[in-house]
Amino acid sequence: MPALQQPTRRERQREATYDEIVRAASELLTEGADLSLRAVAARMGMTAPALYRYVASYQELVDLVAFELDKAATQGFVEAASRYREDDPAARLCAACVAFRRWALNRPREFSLVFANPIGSEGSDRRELLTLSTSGHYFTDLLYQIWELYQFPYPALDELDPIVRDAVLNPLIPAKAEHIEPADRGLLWIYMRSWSALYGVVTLESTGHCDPRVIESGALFRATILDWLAPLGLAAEAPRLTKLLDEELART
Amino acid sequence: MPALQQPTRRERQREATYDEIVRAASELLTEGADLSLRAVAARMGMTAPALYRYVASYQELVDLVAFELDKAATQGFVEAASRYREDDPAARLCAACVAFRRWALNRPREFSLVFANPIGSEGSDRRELLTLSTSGHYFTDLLYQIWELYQFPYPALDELDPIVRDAVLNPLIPAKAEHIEPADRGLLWIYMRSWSALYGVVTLESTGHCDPRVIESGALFRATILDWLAPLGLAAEAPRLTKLLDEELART
DNA sequence: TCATCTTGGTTAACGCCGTTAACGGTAAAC
DNA sequence: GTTTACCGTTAACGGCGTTAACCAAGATGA
Repeated sequence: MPALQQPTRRERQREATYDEIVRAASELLTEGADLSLRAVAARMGMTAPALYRYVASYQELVDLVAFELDKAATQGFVEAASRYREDDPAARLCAACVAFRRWALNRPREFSLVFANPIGSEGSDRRELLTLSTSGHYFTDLLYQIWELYQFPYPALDELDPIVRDAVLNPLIPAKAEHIEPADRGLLWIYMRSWSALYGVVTLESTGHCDPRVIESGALFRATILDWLAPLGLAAEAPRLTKLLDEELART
Repeated sequence: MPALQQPTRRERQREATYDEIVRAASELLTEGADLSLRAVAARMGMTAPALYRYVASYQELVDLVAFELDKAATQGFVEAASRYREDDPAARLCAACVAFRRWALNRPREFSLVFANPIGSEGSDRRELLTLSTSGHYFTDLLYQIWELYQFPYPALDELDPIVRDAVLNPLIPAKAEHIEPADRGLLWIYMRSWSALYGVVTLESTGHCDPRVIESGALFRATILDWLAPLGLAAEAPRLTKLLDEELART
């Protein structure tokens, strides 16, 4: 019995149904309707109880589509970043941040599903995947690349709050950390801090708890990003990255 | 006909009913039940349709209780701040921020109702009150007092993005701004930026999109606040305020 | 004082929702 | 070829927001 079985017919069909569930749910959201088991089922030509063969509850459905929406959105961030050279992670990060913000502003419902959805304590097989959220991984990876290139300072392990030290040594949070040396795990603290800053402005803007004119101008977001250039060792790059950021913000 | 009529009997009764609605809704929330027209009505000994004499829709009920929850929470912030001298607005701000965070962590459902609830475009008579949210007013006021005392720098009007300039000259956002000279309205930009930072960490922590150990340690929140001392002219006060912040965070 | 109108409540009903139970057909497994 | 597991169905329950029709009583004005 080989370690990697080829998926049986049933398994393939089941996987296809999961895909269709996500597709139907995404369509509902983009159409402005709200997400419900019954609506998803109806769109698939099924009855609502049938969905219980695939998800154990409504919340699990939400978690499933949230995970997939995050994955799809991250694909968009990757594309935005890929317009810059592979050896220019700073530019790529700026582009990805702007793409993240644009997504949050254009699809506030999807954004809040993924990022404002209160996190449950535990969950199903699929739910666990959420702790390794795609976008989280991508942003940590970009940050790591920037560090490799610019060698910005980060706290040593013994400078960290002991609890935080545990957290960076054995992270629960979405972060691509396995390949970071334990001694370098202070980097994750920088990641958490910058992620918190990015998450903050974008959530503020996406939920509209902010003067609409300020959102439209992008000034708050811009200022927040610019403030983070120096801590990431990008002070010397500031003029170039500012220009780049403004161009990215100006894109339709 | 005098400008200020004393309220008629009916008006008083109506106002009392509004209070009872808010009270019933708050009770439901603190009990962990979720907010619904029917549940609120039942708790008041009424039937659901009767509530439509007071709010036009479920969303309006939510907005109403959100406004009152914000008001009540702000009362808590004021109390936390009032343990420090009136001529020490920096200490008061620190205490208020910690109180704000504590409230967000202890009552995540209420917090998300007030601060993660997507803002509607327009609304009813009562809804308009939301643009002058109590907590927003209180925090701007504290910031203004700090400025009066420490005279930290703020951008001149012509340094601001023109759109932002409009926004600070004629603010839509909760802020106690009428008493701030137009030339000094750059202060509001500082307010927006620091509010964004505070809102960011606290929302991140309250929704749980963060390693639970980091939340428990308070390190992310602490670091965010400390970063904002310098821009507010409080660099010289940093040791004192750091100590104060740690004491406040340590309070049960 | 009596007729009128407004206010604040009722009951009944509609169409959604998540969820459960009982059942059946069909494809895989032995 | 029989058995079993999977995947769908229908029926039903209780709860939700919301509307319509109705009614009692308090305020209003001739």
